[in-house]
Amino acid sequence: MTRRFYVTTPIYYVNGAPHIGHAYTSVAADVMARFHRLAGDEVFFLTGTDEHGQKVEQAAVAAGVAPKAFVDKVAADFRAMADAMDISYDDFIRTTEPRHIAATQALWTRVARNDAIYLDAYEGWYALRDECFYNEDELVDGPNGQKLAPTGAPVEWVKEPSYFFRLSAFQDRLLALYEQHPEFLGPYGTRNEIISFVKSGLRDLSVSRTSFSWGIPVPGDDKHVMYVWFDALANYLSALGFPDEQAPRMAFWPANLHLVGKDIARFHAVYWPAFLMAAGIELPKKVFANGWWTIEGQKMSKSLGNVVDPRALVQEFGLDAVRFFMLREVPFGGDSDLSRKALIARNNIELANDLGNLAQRTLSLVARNCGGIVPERGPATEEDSKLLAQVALLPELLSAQLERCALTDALEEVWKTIRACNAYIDHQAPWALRKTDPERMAHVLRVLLDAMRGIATMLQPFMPGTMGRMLDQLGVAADERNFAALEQPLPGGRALPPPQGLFPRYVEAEAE
RNA sequence: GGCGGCGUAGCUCAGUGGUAGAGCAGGGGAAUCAUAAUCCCUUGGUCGGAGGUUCAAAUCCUUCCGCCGCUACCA
Repeated sequence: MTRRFYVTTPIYYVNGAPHIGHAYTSVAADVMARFHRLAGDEVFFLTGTDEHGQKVEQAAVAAGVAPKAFVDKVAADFRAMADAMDISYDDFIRTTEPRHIAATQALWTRVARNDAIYLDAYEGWYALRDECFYNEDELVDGPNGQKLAPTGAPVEWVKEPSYFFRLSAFQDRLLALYEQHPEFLGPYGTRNEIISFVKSGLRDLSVSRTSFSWGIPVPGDDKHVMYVWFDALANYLSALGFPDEQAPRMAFWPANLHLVGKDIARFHAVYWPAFLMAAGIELPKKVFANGWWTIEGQKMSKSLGNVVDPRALVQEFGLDAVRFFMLREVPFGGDSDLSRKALIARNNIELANDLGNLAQRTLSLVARNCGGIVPERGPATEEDSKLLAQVALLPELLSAQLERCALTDALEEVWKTIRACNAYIDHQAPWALRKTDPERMAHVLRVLLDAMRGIATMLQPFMPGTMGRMLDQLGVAADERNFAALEQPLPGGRALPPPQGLFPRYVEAEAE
């Protein structure tokens, strides 16, 4: 039976340019998608852009262009970044596409039909000049005791007609969801925060606006556009062809994993399941929130001018070194720091020294002493069996780690094995066996080739380009690179191409 | 203020009742196939402070100190 796996990134808000945080979530989702493909699952991997809302409208005005022209440009940039990072998305959805608009209106209609949406009025402190509402506690006192927005704009108490979603009615069902399915929401800290938030009491949610028009019209009431989160969250369904239950992709619902940044965990873990409950639609299996990146120890912000475009890093260090660094450095669900020093250290120690050099030393021994031909397997010694058993365990170990979104721990498992290979080659010393026992030397090298094939196969989701080249050098054919193929040893006698370095060491230019 | 998380070797972190761990960094040694990479051994911690429960606590409880997050519709 083929299992289906549906994984999503958030759809990124086109308010600003793509940065390392977006790239990180996308790369993590990409690893999940690629891993499941190699495991033989049928995969659908969705990413895209969130293009409605007042902020986008304002940004377009500020840029002096029509909203559509504005979002076309920024969405294209997000897509270009996904391509630059080698994100293997199956579809890229934009919330301004007709298919999304139709699906979102259908979802709204279904929720409304189940009596979970009603018309009332949204009240609050409104600043005409800023065209937005402020919370009571954000206001400051002006000279005449007048209330002012933090921007200094005068505010007035206004009522605006708005549709509301009966979020309050779903409190108990949401708490039951978190309780009965502890795996639904992670990591642990985020889960606690969300539960505590829901327990503190939910108010109904305003889900439409009349104060701007850059959004999806509410079905049957064109004066309103939908609140951006109703619009945005619906993308996970609209890309599947919702509401057409017969659409081929609808079989991927419910989603297996929504990967999100921790700032939007609440929208995915509270509002989204509530919308779906209201619509009578099955819930996603898991929402997992990742942390933030700091840059050289500092928070990333426009005002500090330290916003990192991952493409600049790729330019300098290479795509796979950057992908590897992001996945290796971030502790499970936590925040992480991006520093030049750390990136270079990971690249040089783990990629160049541990893995790249292992491949290079093994392959050049095969090239020189075995005529570049894959030796037959020989009788296995205890050490041989031990190493190969460790490799054989990797698919199972990584599968378990990815199940809990522990990408860092998954890589650690592989690196333990890589270190074991380096220990093995030193202890067996094939360069010495060359003179004393050439047959055993060939067997040792064969063990290493098999071990490296397993390692490279497992690392493909993390570093697709470089591991592809490593498998080329190991003589592994294109259809022999999935997890199931590992059961079948390569036939001996295959000719290998001349070895070439995989990961160059990075040497920082000396500052005088 | 309320709720929650974190505080373990120089650094990044793992470890939720049973004689303190990994990687990196530091020190010593071996090897020389290899991208001067690798391998072996090793220095180093009163597990934030104090008190308590227990035969036994980094691990449970109390309290204090420090850092961080959440506390809703502005992605």
